[in-house]
Amino acid sequence: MTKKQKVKKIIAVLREKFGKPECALNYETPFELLVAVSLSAQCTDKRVNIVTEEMFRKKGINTPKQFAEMELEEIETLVRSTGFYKNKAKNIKKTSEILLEKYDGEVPQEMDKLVELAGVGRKTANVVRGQIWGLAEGITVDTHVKRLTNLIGLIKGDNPIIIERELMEMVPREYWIDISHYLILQGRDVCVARRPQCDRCEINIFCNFGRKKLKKEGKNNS
DNA sequence: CTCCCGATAT
DNA sequence: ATATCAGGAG
Repeated sequence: MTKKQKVKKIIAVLREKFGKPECALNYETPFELLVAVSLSAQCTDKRVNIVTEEMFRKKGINTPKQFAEMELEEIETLVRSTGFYKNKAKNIKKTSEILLEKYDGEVPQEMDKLVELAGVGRKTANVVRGQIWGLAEGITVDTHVKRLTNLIGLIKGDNPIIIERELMEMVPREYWIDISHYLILQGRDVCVARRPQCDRCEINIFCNFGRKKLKKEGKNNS
């Protein structure tokens, strides 16, 4: 079976399991999503949602103007529990200033404009573009996508740019947005980093790691 | 490549 | 104690 064929089968199974996937981060505006994704670096979605709930909803701080006018230390306190809080606070403030100066406080759609914002890379830009406007110039590659594609045997290596390019070769374009959701959901539910639950994994027959592990444990699944 | 860094599961 | 969590910049 070619990798393209394998990908199609994996997508079919995961689509059946998860349906139309939704964003795990809570937001009400493009700017809120941009901030939420920025905060999600090396942090769980759950923790990000706790922080953004407090910041956006309870305190009502959710616009570029507000963040641009705030003291850096104040933003640091708000986002502290997500980790990397000094970088994240600085980036949110800087990005807010850029949005006000260049884009009238709105989040631009173009990839090249998004990645020029502070602390916004291809991954964050892909999430925002896909989630807000349904645009898929590329495929979101995060820690889960990286881990699962390597375990399954679709990808070798951990360079996110290369992973994205190779995935774009084997994933049909209409699934460029959903494939990341599927792999992330499966990655959090079943194929967790510490101890992948291969014996109850719906796609273990397509997975190099899963097949090997189950064979070793004498659980023949062929 | 290193650094940023708190919360949580194991 | 340690690995891991929707990464990005220098």
